[in-house]
Amino acid sequence: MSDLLANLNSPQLQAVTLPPVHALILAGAGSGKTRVLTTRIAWLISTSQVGPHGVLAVTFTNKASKEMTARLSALLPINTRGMWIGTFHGLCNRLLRAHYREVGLPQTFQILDSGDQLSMIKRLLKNLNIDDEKFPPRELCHFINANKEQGIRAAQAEAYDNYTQKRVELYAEYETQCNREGVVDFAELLLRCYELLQRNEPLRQHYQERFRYILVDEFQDTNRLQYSWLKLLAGGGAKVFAVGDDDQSIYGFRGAEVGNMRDFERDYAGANVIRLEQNYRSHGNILAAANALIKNNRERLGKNLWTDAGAGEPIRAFEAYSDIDEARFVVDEIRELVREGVSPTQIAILYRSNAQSRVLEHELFAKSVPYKVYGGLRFFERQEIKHALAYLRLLGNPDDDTAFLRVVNFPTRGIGARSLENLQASAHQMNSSLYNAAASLTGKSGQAVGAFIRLIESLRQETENLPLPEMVEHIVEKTGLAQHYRLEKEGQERLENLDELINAAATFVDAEGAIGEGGALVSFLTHASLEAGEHQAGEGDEAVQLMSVHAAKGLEFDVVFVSGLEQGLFPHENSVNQGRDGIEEERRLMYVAVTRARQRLYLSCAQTRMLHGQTRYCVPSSFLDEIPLELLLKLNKKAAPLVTSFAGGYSAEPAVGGLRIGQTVEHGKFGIGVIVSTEGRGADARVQVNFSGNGMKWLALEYAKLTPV
DNA sequence: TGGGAGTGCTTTTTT
DNA sequence: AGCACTCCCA
Repeated sequence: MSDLLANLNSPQLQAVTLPPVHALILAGAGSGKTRVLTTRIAWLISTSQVGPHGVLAVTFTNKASKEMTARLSALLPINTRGMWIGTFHGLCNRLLRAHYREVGLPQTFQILDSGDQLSMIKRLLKNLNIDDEKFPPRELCHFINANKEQGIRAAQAEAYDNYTQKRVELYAEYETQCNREGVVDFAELLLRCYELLQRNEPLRQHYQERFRYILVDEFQDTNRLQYSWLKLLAGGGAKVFAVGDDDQSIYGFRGAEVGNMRDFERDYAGANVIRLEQNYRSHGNILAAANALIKNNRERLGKNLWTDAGAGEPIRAFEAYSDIDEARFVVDEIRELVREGVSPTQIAILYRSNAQSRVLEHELFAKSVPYKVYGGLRFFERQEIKHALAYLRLLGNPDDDTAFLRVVNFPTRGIGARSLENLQASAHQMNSSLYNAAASLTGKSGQAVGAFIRLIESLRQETENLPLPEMVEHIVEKTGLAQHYRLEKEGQERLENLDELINAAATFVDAEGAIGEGGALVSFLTHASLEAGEHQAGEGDEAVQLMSVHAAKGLEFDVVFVSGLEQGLFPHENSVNQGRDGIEEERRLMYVAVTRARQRLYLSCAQTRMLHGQTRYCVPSSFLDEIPLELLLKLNKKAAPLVTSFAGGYSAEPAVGGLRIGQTVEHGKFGIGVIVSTEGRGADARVQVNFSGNGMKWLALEYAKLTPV
């Protein structure tokens, strides 16, 4: 036990050994957050304050939950298997499977991933003859998810205008369709679970009494529904231990509410608030930069990171002529670092948007520097894998229209758009699934569809008693999927992925051993939806790591390059347009980027950048101005700025006449350009624009017609 | 049915 | 620029 608590600093120790009380742990970057969380659980169990049975630990990602489980088994001589440690979605899935009857779901209910959800919505719009220009599927999808994440059903959604009224109706249609097919989307897992606990008192009491200690990781990322879910489960006297960092909340755009941290103190009376402010990761200058940045945000819970590691190296800043020039600089520095003995795996290049990786990759490739890009297409989202899974889904649940449509004519078997239209019409009429309606189709197309149904039926019989991996193999072969990719020019990789799917099934069966409700197939399909396959890529051997800043959260490297620090890119234009909240989230993102570095941090920007096929003239990011000059070492050899360096406080509100510095505008005669500076107000306002092709021009706003691009 | 041409979009991302 | 999606013709 003394082992367990050894080497904890005083606030860490205090947090770990808190008596049974609610607690909010404000854990700064690199302050040992995960360690505190796992040690707290281990301490509670090893001092017999609670059994493994009475602990509920929630994370956001599978990676985090796996890490927690692994650390826990290292700390405690217990089997962590039966413990309730998992992601919000994973745990809700577990509850719903256990009580599928009470929530009105088939035992074998399937989980729609975002892609499935979107295609379902598109299909719905088509069937209802709705103009998808007026109701863009993506927007509708977001509308539905946002409502669910607030705990709002279609029946409760308020509509202030006709447009929203229609969207609410479509939301209702979507709900109906999901129920008819027996499928749930990600948000539905949570909402349905929440409603179950709310409605069913004996069940609620059962779980409330069972979980005595509830621990939440990355609390700043919880949305409203998740917060309510936790509150409901804690309603029976359980103690909640929430760990988070409001300064690292970077998922507001998908519904995370930092406000939950504030509400926590209100809703959990007498909650202990403990700050973990000692950083064990970064050198002093890096932390100083991070602190200087983040103090520009308002509405913080307040926290100042410190380290006793010493100031370390200055932060290196570089302003390149172009994105290509920037890439060249980054890669040259990396080569030098590697020559000096730094491991490439300890070097990361971060960027705001994934599209930026292209130039960097190009340069890395040209100079033969091994690299690994994170954040591409994930395994279970590849088309060939989704095809194979769709066949499997159809075996498990013929009513799954999404799966049906995905493979009914893939590989092609003469079932064209026409036949499918007929089929969908009759399914709609019969109020049944496509699979069911297929029997009623007559004529030539009926035959083709009939053949498909017979294929599925015979596959079901043939695979009934096969172990999962063989079942997958059988499907891949007998449906013609494998043959199709064998004949395709570029099909080799896809074939390999299908083989990998068979392996994945074998691994899954080995690892899982006992299979939960509904058998191996359903468990495997659930696994595929809930864990789309970690970012791809194994531990890159000796490769430089490339990823978006979002993807870097939670990671750390000896050397970090933050590239593309330009106004409009980082902070991103779209966020800047969202006002103060937007810019503050961008700043937190910058804070996350900076705090990834242990020893050396590079910040770079470019004066011109190819974006959307056009050269854009850029102004250095306002975030660069927020870092004290004395921390910076400017590496530019020659100073010949195309654009005068950004001076004067940037403000989120428009500068003059609705135009801002850094904004791209179009002029009738001079074409596209970037606003470099402004002067005067009202009728006297003038802006200086750097036109691509026509150079720098001063224009009076009263006369020149500039339209934002 | 399937491929080629034309069109439009493009921040971040987990589950 | 690059990709996904649609449309139209062989």
